[in-house]
Amino acid sequence: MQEVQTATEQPGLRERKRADTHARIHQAALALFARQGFEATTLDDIAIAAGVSRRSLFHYFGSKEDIVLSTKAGLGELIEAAVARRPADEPLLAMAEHALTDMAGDFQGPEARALARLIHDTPALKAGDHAKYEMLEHRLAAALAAQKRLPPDDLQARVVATTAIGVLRMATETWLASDDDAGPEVHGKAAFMALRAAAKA
Amino acid sequence: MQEVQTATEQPGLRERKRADTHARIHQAALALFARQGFEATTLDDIAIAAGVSRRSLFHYFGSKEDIVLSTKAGLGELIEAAVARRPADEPLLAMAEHALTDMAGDFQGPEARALARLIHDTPALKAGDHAKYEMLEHRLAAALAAQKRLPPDDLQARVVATTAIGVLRMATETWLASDDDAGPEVHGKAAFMALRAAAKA
DNA sequence: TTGCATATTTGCACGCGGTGCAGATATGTC
DNA sequence: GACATATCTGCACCGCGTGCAAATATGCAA
Repeated sequence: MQEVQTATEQPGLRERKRADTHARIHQAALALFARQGFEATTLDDIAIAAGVSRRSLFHYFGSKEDIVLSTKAGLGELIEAAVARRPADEPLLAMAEHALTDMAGDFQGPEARALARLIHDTPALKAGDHAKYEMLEHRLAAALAAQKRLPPDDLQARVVATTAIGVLRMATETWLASDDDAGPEVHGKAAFMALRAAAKA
Repeated sequence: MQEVQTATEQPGLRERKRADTHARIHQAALALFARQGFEATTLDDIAIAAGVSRRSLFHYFGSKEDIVLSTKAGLGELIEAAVARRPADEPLLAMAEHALTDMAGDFQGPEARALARLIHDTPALKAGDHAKYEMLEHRLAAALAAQKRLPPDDLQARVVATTAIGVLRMATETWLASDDDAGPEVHGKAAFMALRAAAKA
């Protein structure tokens, strides 16, 4: 019952096995999705491939979609951290832009594109993805307001957050459609420039 | 076999019955959703209340969510029409703003609020709603580009469309949260003003 | 009116995702 | 080794959604 221990200790067999199983399910599922598509893959397929019972899948993931979408789970914290690193006197829109471009670099690997394509091509996943973006919007709005010491529901902060996340979504889509090797942040920068130009006119 | 008839003729018994049944299902479903919630209402409940078989529901609506979400179906056309009415020399952002506020007036009644709340409070509906917003984004971007004689994938048009739809979404949310009787367009106007101010800084 | 082509409705069987429950099994601890 | 606890599993069940074929209703022409 003594829980007074540091976070750097050894995880113990239980947690290690749990992490293993989690990863095994995740990996097996993504492989199957990539090969035969999301809808065509049943939970039984995944369970068998991962070596667990179908029932156990729900002890690790809330739903079939969640197996894919949980990959992006840490994004909220990343954005908040990136905002907290910005100087407080920076204008709102620039703050949002720089926080996002800072963060974008951390979140891309060789598999990112395949994952993004899977989500983009699967309506059910796309819908869930949008829900995550909305979460991001709210967290970004709150983070921006906090960093600039504005009230938490400040209208400008919310509008800027909505706009910035919209640009992020758009840049991701453009990046996915393009076949060059440029990262999403390049497209994001261009989009922000276009937005400023449009607002000036 | 002679289909050479005007559009102002009588619909015939078949189409009339079909429209009737469609409306009856829609109405019965919304009543049940309002009373006991979306998830707690089964398709059997709706079928019985509407006096049809469960199987027939799918001849009128693609899915359970669709019964609710199809209410907003005509929005795309409304937006395109509103954009087409704007002067071609109007700046992009103003064009989007005015098109949306023009349209907003047409799309609110006493039930609009209840419907919006149902969607807002039901995760499954909210996800589907976001998908519709994305459709709107693309149609708005294309309409703006066409009206200003830009290429269909023009970056500025897309960014402005994404931003404007984001503002629309935000304004709807604010309107839903507020208890005053002001229409959504008031909140939309304020949001656009805040956006311009933020972009100027 | 009768008869025929076509559209609509219905019932049935089935697959799949998701949940509650209870027993079996594994882990951590004394 | 014994006990408390966390995890895994199988089972039964519900609800949404679909394919199919039979039954029913409508439109139309003779």
